[in-house]
Amino acid sequence: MPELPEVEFARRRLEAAAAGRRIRRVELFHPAARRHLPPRDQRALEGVRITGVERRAKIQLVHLEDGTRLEVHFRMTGDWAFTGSPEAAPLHERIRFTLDNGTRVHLVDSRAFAVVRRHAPGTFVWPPLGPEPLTDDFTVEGFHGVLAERRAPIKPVLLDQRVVAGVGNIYASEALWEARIHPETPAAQLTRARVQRLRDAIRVVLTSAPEGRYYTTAPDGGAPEEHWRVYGRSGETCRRCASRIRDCTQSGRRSFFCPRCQRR
DNA sequence: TGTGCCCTGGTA
DNA sequence: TACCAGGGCACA
Repeated sequence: MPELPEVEFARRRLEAAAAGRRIRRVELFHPAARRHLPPRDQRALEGVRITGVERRAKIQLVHLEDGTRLEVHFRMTGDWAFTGSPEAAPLHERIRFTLDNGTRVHLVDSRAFAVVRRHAPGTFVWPPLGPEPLTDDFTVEGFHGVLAERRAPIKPVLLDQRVVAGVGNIYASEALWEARIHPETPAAQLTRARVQRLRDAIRVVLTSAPEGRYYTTAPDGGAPEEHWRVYGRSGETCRRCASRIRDCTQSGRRSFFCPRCQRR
């Protein structure tokens, strides 16, 4: 599942391939794609030059020369693939942008949850988003202040993009393990010291995330799933204290934690 | 605050 | 064959 590091990686690849290029043709291959990008919007994109690609949280925003913005959210399984015209299209292709140099940019998305939407010039507004976790805007004071107003358990609060932008289900569990905080701890009950630990832990797990598509490689060269400390490891031993990792469901999402070294 | 929905590949 | 996973949103 693409989270912030993967989306940033995707943004850089898209910008490298498409900035300065004109969109020659847009093709849609799935009804879900047509729902968000109706034929009129599809046609309006053709012939327009891409000037750059921006990112906030897990949203990529493609800037077009005429002021149009193309909003892209990969959701669960989306990603970019790039080919030249004689090559076969990738599996699960949902949208294809053919550029004026012949490069084909494919939105591949096995579950077809990804959203690509056109915004006419001057109409795009960012949704309410918290600070980017890897910037100086993500301060302990600000984070502590926001959490102090939330009585809900910390794990689902971390998934709220208004609290901190770009943390998803995997890294929320990973960061709480790193910070030794139980996922069911009410957010408002966290002391400043624990909030600081959590902020630092979010930065650690995001910066040590395996870079690439769908975690095809882990930083240590091992299988990608071996990179996670708790995510998906129910029943296995905690790497810190050797207790059994447990899981629970919070707001419909799986959480993984060590019942011994993650305290409420 | 919780639930269901959108989807489909992978697994039990 | 049934069920699960998950981001974000609508809805109760």
